[in-house]
Amino acid sequence: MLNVRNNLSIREAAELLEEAFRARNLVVIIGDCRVDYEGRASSTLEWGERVTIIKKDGSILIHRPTGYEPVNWQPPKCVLTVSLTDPSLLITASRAHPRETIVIELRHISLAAYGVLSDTGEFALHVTEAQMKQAILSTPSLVEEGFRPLEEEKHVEDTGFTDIYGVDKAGFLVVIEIKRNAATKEAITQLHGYLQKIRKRVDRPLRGIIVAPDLRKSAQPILQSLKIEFIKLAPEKCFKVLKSTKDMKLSQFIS
Amino acid sequence: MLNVRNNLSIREAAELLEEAFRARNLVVIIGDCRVDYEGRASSTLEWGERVTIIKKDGSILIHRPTGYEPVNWQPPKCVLTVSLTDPSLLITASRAHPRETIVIELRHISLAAYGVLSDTGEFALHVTEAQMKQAILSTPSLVEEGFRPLEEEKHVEDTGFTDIYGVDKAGFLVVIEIKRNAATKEAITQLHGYLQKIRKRVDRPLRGIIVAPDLRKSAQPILQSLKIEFIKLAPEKCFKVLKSTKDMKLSQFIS
DNA sequence: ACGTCGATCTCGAAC
DNA sequence: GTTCGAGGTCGACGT
Repeated sequence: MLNVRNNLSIREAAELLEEAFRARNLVVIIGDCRVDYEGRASSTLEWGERVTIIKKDGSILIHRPTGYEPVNWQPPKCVLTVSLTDPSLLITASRAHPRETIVIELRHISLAAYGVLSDTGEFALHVTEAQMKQAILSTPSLVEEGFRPLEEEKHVEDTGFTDIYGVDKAGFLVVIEIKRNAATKEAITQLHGYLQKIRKRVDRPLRGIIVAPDLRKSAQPILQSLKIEFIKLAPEKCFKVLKSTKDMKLSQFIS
Repeated sequence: MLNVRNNLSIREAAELLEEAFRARNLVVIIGDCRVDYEGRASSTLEWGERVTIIKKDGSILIHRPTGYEPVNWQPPKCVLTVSLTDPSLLITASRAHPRETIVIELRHISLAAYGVLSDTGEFALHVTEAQMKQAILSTPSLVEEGFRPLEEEKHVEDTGFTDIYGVDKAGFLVVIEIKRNAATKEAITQLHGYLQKIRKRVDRPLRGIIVAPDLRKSAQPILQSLKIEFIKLAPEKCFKVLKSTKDMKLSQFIS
């Protein structure tokens, strides 16, 4: 299902691309091109050899020989057109919101590959912040011995929500904010905001705990002065906990 | 300088990739693969046909048939290895800081293209935040009549810098923060932080001005309570000013 | 090395 | 539709 053409003429390429775009194929082009972009900003890229990927959803990526990021691109939902402007070839890709256009001018094409890729494989990202939360809910001792979560989420007026709300061994209220990366001072002030809102209504001792794999240096002072606690928890540990609890559930089915 | 191979065997591909990695070629592979990632997070991607780009700087992109973003990737400076694990082929890409690894398992390769791309063309991006700043420095009246910039950058302790620091018509100090997009409440608090730091040292009236094409609704209340001003300025206007001042300079040379 | 900030950020969810 | 926050953000710049 993949067609590959090598060192083809501009005229051939134009026909081929027209057909590929119409059939909503994926297209990979390696060749000598220049690129103009006009939209939220504008840019020009002078002649050089690059890899261009055009996808069936109308997204475009133009990659130079180095760097993770595309030098020019267009997100999905572009309208594609091809035109022959001997001795070169223009590909234009426009989208409506915001109004943006890319024009790729090709004067030599080393490779054109096009076809339909079959990709139904599932993608799973593990150990997100949500999964750290899940891990703590399933194994509250990850935070501290005797901690009991109360509700999954406690809405605090209209300004976001806390991650976990619970009670400690001594019966004190606990509000936990989870961060998957090192906690910043923004995280501290965010939690502090929640705590203050709750203190206005509830006249009981209230502990605020940041759970994160690490604490930024800049967050240390504000943590202390706001009397918020920090508990270290690595995502990897959550991953293990989740895996073992999942295995538990699985083994329950099997046995 | 571009080699293209079609429907090649796994064994052939392994040899070819080894050579290509050693020669620091750019490599484009289209084929049936699965991908494991382990690092700051971890992920698995089951079997499917994707486009993989491996660059000479050790960056990797794995693209599904839809979407702007790569499903898996690795930034530059990865160490690449190939190994034959009949009937499939493993490409591993590891980087050190942070410690992260991608393993790509290929079981069918529709296309392998590899070679050295020659790309020296200049890339120029117009109407960035830096250019808005340039425009204001060259034409301070874009902010308000009588405004005079003092220094390009005023370092505020160790926490960043203001965009422009100056004096208004009445002699009051002015601190300007430029945003290329609609100003968020983060922008307001950022500027407020600078202002507070400066007020600790300088006992003079101090105006804080956000210059941006627009103001987010959520930024309005905090803007007012922190007594920060907002001045509307479109990036396009800055671009025109820059062009005209450039033309001025050019005409001075010509005449 | 770490921290901060911009980006044609992109993406998704909530409103 | 707009607004808002998160990202394996990346990349650049300063300390």
